[in-house]
Amino acid sequence: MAAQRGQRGGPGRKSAESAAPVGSGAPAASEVTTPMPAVDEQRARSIPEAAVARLAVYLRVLSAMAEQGATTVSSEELSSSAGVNSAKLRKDLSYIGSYGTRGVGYEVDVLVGQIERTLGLTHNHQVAVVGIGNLGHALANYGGFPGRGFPVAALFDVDEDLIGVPVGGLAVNHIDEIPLVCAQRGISIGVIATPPAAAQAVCDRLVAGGVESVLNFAPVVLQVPEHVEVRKVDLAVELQILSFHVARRADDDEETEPAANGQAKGVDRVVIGR
Amino acid sequence: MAAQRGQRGGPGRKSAESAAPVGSGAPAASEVTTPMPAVDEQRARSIPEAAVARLAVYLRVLSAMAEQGATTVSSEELSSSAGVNSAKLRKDLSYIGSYGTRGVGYEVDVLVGQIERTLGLTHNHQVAVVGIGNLGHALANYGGFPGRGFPVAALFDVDEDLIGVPVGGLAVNHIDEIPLVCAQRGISIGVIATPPAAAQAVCDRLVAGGVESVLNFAPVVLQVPEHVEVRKVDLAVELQILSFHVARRADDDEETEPAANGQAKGVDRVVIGR
DNA sequence: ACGATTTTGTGCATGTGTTCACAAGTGGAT
DNA sequence: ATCCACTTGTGAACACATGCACAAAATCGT
Repeated sequence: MAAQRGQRGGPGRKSAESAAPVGSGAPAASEVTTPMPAVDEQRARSIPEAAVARLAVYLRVLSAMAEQGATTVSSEELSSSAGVNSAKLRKDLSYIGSYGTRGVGYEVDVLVGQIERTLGLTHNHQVAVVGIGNLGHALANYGGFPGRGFPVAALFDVDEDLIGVPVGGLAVNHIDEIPLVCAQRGISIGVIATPPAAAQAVCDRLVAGGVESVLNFAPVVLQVPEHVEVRKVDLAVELQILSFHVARRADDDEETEPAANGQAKGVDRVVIGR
Repeated sequence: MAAQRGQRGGPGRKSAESAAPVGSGAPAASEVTTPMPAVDEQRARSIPEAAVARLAVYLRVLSAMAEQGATTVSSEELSSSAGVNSAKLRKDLSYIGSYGTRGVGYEVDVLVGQIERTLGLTHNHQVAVVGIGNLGHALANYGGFPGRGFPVAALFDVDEDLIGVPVGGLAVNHIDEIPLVCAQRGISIGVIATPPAAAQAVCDRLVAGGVESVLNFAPVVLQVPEHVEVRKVDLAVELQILSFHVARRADDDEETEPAANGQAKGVDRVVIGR
């Protein structure tokens, strides 16, 4: 198998793309020998990945509702505001426990509290932003990051001219200092906003600094040790997906059109269905 | 159910969150009273949503390989570089046709061409960025947008001081002009980078201007007509998901604490040296 | 006190996506 | 010409996610 080039991928490394932290997680040991003790423990593990993402959304909607003075909310209300099916919402909430009252609904405060606890938002997570370019600058200035609880505690870049310059009230450090600074400041989440070529090296340094969660904006598949969690946000991919839907729509229209003479269009078989 | 407040949700509107353009699916006929006899079975078309996202990744990897002079590639090579299982890669590729040669692999050029065609990248998609704040500014300056094929052709903001000011070589227009300008310039993708409160109004204007694909960075669930596609990128949600995993890990450790004679499970602590 | 009404929580069926495993082509060696 | 090593393409098993439908609580009205 011609390695096509020193493809990175050392031992114990996994590649991460598309934010699918499938992890190695043992297939949910359903039959745990535990009789039925803690109502808390063992919860987290069994929550479907997809549900976790939605919980974050529910939390935002709930916070907004709380601000407007709502004290209770039904699954119907909450689900429609969150843009999901009410049954799905109830099932999602059931993963974190039963905090609703039949015939009444959910108490907003309680729900907010439980979701925050589940998502581990009860304490802050120091964030480091690497790559103070356009995007990095924007991120650093977000100020505490949306939703709070994620204070930006470190900034890094290679550009010597930026070192020491305060961005959003925080001085920029050189990327060589990543391991040291991250360890010192207890950074738990690293955000990579560098050019693709630098991403892997930066990621390695973050990991060396003890960071176990990375949010990657660079269009590269990062190679990381098993225990590191990577989520990815890829502008190009998002746009291309939208492009795909535009194209699909166009195809549909064309197809439905009555005319269509010779139709020598090279399109072979994008149309899978039958 | 009390609409909680003028919760937008007019007729023919759907809510969109979590970048799950479920658009297709069956829920479309929820209102229609067609319980028994499935009207159209023809709607089966389309490539799995998840596969589309991966195709975009394969495309990037392939482009990089092509630049390095590779002419053919095996599913094994490509999949490992893309961070996926090789079987999944082959299945994904099979959705767009059979362009591989057994015993040999895929011709890079051909594959690139076919994926581009499938994703509708054979022609440009004009992009409009609304909200020229930190993020919008960064997006506008991305210059043609990553991967090219997505030229930024219009910029909008409410701030009078910004109107007319050139950002990334393009003058900013007022958001009231969105419908007109979008129609004139044939914008096909709208990017919302405004504060949450303004997002829905902006989205409505984009739709009025004929935009059918929206990339939303604002933390809100947008309500859009059936035919509009929405993808969402939510910083806060991403961070919270990471937070969840950090918390889960912490719980696990705590849980495993009593026992385990130093014999950890997987490959922990891997030396980054490559 | 009790039934009508509301809304949660969940078992089950359905659907979608992932992985396995292998037959079927392909090129090169003999 | 035949065999062999290799790699694709895909049927089928499996795993996960979604949505339905309804019994189980809880409240309210009479």
